[in-house]
Amino acid sequence: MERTAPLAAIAAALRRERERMGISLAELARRAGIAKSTLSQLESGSGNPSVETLWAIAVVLDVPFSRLVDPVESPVRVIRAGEGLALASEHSPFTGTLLAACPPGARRDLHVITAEPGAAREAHAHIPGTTEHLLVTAGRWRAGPVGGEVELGVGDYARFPGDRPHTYQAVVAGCAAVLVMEYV
Amino acid sequence: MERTAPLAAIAAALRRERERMGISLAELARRAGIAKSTLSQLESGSGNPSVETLWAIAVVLDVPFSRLVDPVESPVRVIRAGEGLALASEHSPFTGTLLAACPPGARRDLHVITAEPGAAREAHAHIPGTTEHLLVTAGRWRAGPVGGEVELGVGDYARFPGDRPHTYQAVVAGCAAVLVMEYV
DNA sequence: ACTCCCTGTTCGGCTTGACGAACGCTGGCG
DNA sequence: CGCCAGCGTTCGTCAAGCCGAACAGGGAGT
Repeated sequence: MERTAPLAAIAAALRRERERMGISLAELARRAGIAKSTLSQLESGSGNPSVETLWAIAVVLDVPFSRLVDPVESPVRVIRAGEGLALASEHSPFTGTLLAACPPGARRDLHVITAEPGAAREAHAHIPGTTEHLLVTAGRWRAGPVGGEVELGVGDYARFPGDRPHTYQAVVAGCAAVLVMEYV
Repeated sequence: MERTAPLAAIAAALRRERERMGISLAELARRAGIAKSTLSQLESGSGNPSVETLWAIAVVLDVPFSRLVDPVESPVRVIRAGEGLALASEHSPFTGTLLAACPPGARRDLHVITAEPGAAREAHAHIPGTTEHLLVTAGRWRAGPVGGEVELGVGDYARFPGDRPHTYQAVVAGCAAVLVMEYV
């Protein structure tokens, strides 16, 4: 259990999450309905925010409360040999395939996305170190980094860097996919 | 997403955790180094505590901060296809739905699994803190913790604790799903 | 150059939370 | 019964958080 001073952790988390969203301090304060002076003091580590204040910020940042208060501990994890990964079906009609093991310290947010044919969605580059995973659940997609797009059918999986410009495009109607955003 | 007023949740969590520990309000206030009047107002729901105050209480109660602020969500969470707040982008035919934000320090391994009707796959409990996310891509599944299984169709999403016995079962032929194993 | 807008930071004020001291209450014990 | 100890609540007082304004710095456009 981490029992360090929470104020510094909050300050760091606040700035980290805000920059992840790519908005300014003033903009975040505006959306959260708090004075930017308050937010400035919080990010500078001086200050002892109230729950309401933090909550308003968490809502705008669209992160659970705990991500702001619980410090990100660098997880030193040990996976013993033979653990888990090769999930072959023993004596049941199951198969398991590991697509991508999670690198240490990474965060993966799960989304489902849908799209209809039309203009491609141009996603600008996210923060460095971002990786995107796409697993198509319906339709056909054409996605990937600009210049290196691939076409994917149902069940296909692709991963590509998210810190460079990339696109998503529906080839047929009714496209859906699981999108995993991985941050370092 | 839980976006309810946090004060009531905090009030309830405080009282719950305190009674779990079996100490009185005055005793908790004494150990935490805060005035019992403050604690009284907090447990009554009136008040907007500062982080330092809550932190002191959390330390004494020996619970992570998030347990006080994040309301206890039902262990099995289901988001049906099309449900959830979809963030539609303005001028493109895209929607994105955040299924589960990644808690700090967690690792998420991505799998695809397939199954055919037959005996349910009985998965024994994984290490404590494990959470499983399931998003059905084909067929119909019946999965979840033993005694709390839910039936899921294409596009449905469910999360449930993986550190308790749970099952996966294919209801129809040709079942497939994305399985995300989340470790703390 | 100037202007405009936005960034993030420092100041007075006003509101509000935290404190300590009372309060009423209950239960144990002589 | 009286007495005391502990409980949880409700008051005033003081400090601290929050706010708004005013501040300096940085680009972009004229």
